[in-house]
Amino acid sequence: MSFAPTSSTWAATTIDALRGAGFRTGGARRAVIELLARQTCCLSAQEIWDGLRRESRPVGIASVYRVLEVLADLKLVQRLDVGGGVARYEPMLPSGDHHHHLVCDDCGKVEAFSDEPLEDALRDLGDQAGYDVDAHDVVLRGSCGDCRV
Amino acid sequence: MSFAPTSSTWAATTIDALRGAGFRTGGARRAVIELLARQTCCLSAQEIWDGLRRESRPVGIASVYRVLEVLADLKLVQRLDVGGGVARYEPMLPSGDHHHHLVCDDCGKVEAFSDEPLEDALRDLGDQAGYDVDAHDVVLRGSCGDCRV
DNA sequence: TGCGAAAATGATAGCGAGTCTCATAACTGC
DNA sequence: GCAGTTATGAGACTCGCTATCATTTTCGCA
Repeated sequence: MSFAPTSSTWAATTIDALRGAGFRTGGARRAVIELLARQTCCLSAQEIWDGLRRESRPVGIASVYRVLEVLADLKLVQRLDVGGGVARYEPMLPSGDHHHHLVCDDCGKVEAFSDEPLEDALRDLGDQAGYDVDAHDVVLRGSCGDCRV
Repeated sequence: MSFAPTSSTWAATTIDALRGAGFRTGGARRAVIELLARQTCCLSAQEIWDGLRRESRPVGIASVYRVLEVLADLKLVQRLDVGGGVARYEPMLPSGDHHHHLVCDDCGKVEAFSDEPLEDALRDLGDQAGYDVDAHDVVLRGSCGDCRV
């Protein structure tokens, strides 16, 4: 169980990828990307909006969603649902490394984990089913060590 | 890859479990349970509401959500997110058998699959992380055979 | 460096899933 | 049957997210 936190190069890579795809780079886009680059796990759009506002870099909520949509389409961020009707987003590293999530139903905490055998099993399954799988989410729910006491 | 469809005994078991937990059995509750029992894969609350309406068994949308909430709390149905901001529900069989989902991002189709090695891997992971896991969702996204042509 | 076309941004209205409230209807034990 | 309690349904409401559109910003090009 391990996960290398997002390096600061992700921001640069992402902005390059956007320009390569013909997008211009406005302030909102850069602000969202730079905030995401500093995170180690998933954030909701609201959390991103709050974070930017707290750093005195206010951005329209619509822009936050737009940036996230573009980034998700280009597979530069992963969008995932951990329940509660709120989508969460996190950087996708160019290395292809990624992780999945443990969600505590009691306190709402979200933790990351990664596991290579699990990835292998998932890859095989997609092939087997005739699907061209380009993303997979694994969410384990339960009570974390703290809440179970 | 296999999945035994929900048997009609699930409805009876579920109603018994509700009564055992001190709930009464009104018409809406029974209608939702009986409709769910006939499904082989997950349904959204709206689809359940539409289905009941189509069988001339109209039920308030609030009741549908209430029934689903109670059933999910008692672990008689599994609630899962396959994206799109809509929760889906499906019966949890007493045998403990369950399955996961392949979602086609193009046509929205949802298919079920199950895989024992995957279950083992997930069980091990939960233990390893110190979590008391009581549910897990695995969602593979991509293009299905039909859409990829 | 300055211009203009085209894209990005932000405020706000709109949409839809899901929840809350409360008066009414139905169930259950007696 | 009756009374007490629970379930139900209509509709108002919340909130995450999207669509719209006027304004601002970016960037190729002279």
